[in-house]
Amino acid sequence: MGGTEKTRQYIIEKAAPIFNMYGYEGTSMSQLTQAIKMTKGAIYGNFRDKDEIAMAAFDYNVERISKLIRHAVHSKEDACDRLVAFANFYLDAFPEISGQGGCPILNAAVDSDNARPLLKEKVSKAIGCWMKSISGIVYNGIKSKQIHPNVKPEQFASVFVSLIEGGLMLSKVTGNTIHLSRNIDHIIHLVNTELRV
Amino acid sequence: MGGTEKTRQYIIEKAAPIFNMYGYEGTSMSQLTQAIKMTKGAIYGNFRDKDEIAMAAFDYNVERISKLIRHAVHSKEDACDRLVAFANFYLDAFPEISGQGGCPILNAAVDSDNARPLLKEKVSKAIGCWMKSISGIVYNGIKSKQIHPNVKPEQFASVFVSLIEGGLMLSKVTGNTIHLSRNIDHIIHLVNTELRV
DNA sequence: GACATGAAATACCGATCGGTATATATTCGT
DNA sequence: ACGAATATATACCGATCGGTATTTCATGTC
Repeated sequence: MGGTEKTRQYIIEKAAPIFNMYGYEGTSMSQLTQAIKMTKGAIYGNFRDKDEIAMAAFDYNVERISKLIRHAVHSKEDACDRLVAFANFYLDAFPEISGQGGCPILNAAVDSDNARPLLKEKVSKAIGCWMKSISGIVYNGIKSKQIHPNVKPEQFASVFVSLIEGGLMLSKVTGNTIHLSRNIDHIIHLVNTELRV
Repeated sequence: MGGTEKTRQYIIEKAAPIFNMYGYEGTSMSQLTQAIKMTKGAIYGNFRDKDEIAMAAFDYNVERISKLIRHAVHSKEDACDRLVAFANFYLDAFPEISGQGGCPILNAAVDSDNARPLLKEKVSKAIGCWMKSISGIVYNGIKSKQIHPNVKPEQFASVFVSLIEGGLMLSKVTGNTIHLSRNIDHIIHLVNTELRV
């Protein structure tokens, strides 16, 4: 396992969209060599096996989106504004997310099931982290009296995440952003009628 | 393409859960021969290629769930009761759906993307059909004065389908039914507070 | 009971799969 | 500038992939 950290990162960067587009089984090493522009020998000098690349690619894909979200969310102060910014981010980012194969969490969730327990565990953790960031905003909003105290943060987080994932999937497969758009409208409606004090 | 219709149906029946669990690329012909208990020669005597089996398997999986839903929904008369029964069906059916690899529509949506346009088209049609059955119930409810006339049927359908698909995915990958349960609670809440007159 | 018909089983195809042993560049300390 | 170490490329491995040509078997007819 030689390899500079730089080349490892380069390989991950190039492999990540391929895995996200074609899935684990649907991505072959020869496909990767083409995208990475390195030979198999070189790649296997930096990674133990295909699995290790796929795992690193998943982490990379998740972290990439997470960074963009953090940026969008941290531009707002109010808890409700943050939730709305969080939701709107996906509408803005839809073309790029869709073009890169869809939401990596949803893809990996479906891809990993029934065959890839290690990736499944990673997905489960990533979802937990995502849900926590939503429910955390709600908790803080309640504490700072911006959100009604009887709102259940985890309940809201489940609904929020599902509307985003479901909307992304529906819009991607039908080629029509209307579904995602409707779901985000619903989230904003919820924020304004049931969360905001 | 010899083969009785009976054996074709038998093959589809056995292949359907395999494709749903492992995906198109993740399912090999040798895996299928084991599940079907027939040799490759026999299977290829009944189907042109792997694709044709996968397509038929998708149709079978969708039709199978659709039948169960129709039964659950038609047991109710009132539009709002029908929507609640529709949602609750997924909670009841979760163990079985999860055990057979998850929702076939979601799986195929992720699986087909970026590589299988014919299946993608089938998925898009199935989603359209599903959405129509939801919005149709809402339309009828409005006409029969059981649902507020200002409710937007398509908007509700997008939210409904996304909450179900998202909830199924979250609950399957985390191994915790709470997410699906919360989403269905939200649907019921919506029906009772915003739809029912 | 010989024979035609069609379905299932056997045996095999070239291609590609993930992975590795070895050879060749390249980099770097001295 | 030279040798050691490390990174990449080449060439190859057995296994498995989807698919097919051929053989065997079952069935119903006369």
